[in-house]
Amino acid sequence: MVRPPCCDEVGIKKGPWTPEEDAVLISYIQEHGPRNWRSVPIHTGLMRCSKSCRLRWTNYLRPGIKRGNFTPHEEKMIIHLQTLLGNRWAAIASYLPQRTDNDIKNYWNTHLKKKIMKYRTTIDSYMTPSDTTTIHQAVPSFLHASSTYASSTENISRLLKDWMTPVADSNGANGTSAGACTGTILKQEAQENMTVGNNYDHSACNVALSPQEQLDSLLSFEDWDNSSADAAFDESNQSIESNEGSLSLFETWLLDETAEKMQGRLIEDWQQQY
DNA sequence: AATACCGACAACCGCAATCCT
DNA sequence: GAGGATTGCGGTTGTCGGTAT
Repeated sequence: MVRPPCCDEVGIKKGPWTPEEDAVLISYIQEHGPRNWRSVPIHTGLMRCSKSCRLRWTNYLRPGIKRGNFTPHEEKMIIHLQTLLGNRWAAIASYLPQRTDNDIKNYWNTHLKKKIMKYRTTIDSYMTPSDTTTIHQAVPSFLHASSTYASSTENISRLLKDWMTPVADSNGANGTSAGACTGTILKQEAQENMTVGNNYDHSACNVALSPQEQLDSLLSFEDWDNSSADAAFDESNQSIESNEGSLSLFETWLLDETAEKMQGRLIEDWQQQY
């Protein structure tokens, strides 16, 4: 393994990017496209290593990135996918095309993980040990969320006038593998989880369904659609706001028979499909 | 008002995978 | 096929702003 030489060079700047640096980077990528990162600092004069330039572009400057304000539906998806895939943030992010893996990872670490821990603790206090085991093994589906995540940083991709590409096409257009293979990744992840194995094959990206379609099928969200879920969220919000100490609707849902059926259905669908 | 503490998020680091010559 | 270069990924750390003391 050879590290990019520029990372060790004296004079390489670290820390937060300035708007001026962003503008330079954006301008260069507009002209040359998001590739050959090694040449970026050389040709732009940026005192950043190639890796830093790539990360800055990928996570913040790239067009079509949505930042902050995770919706309840997005939270649901993240939680489901994290349960299915583990900490495979890139794979998870590929199902939320407007979100970056870094953003999702941060959101998970700072919000969702704590939230789940809190709910589990609460559930534990209400349930017998055998009950909680069952619940903990189930997919910890949708959580009430009044997201406090708010970024003060504006998406500088607004600077990219007339260069926006449809989100759905951006992965392929940019030639990155992250989004292109997601269907296969999830499919194989599922297989790996069911059997034994490890490495997935990026070359086998040839699935009929779009990643979103596969996910919808996988999670059977049509039976638990956005409207009902959102309504539940609203109720949950009210419940929590009005009675902080009481059992939230989320917890109720977790313990509910209907939810139990849905969890079973989810697993069955998953097994059937893969 | 000053300081300590904490949470959120941006950025970095190291490794692995993939690409290219 | 080998080896170097490039890119992707996940874990971790650093920084900054808000809040508590």
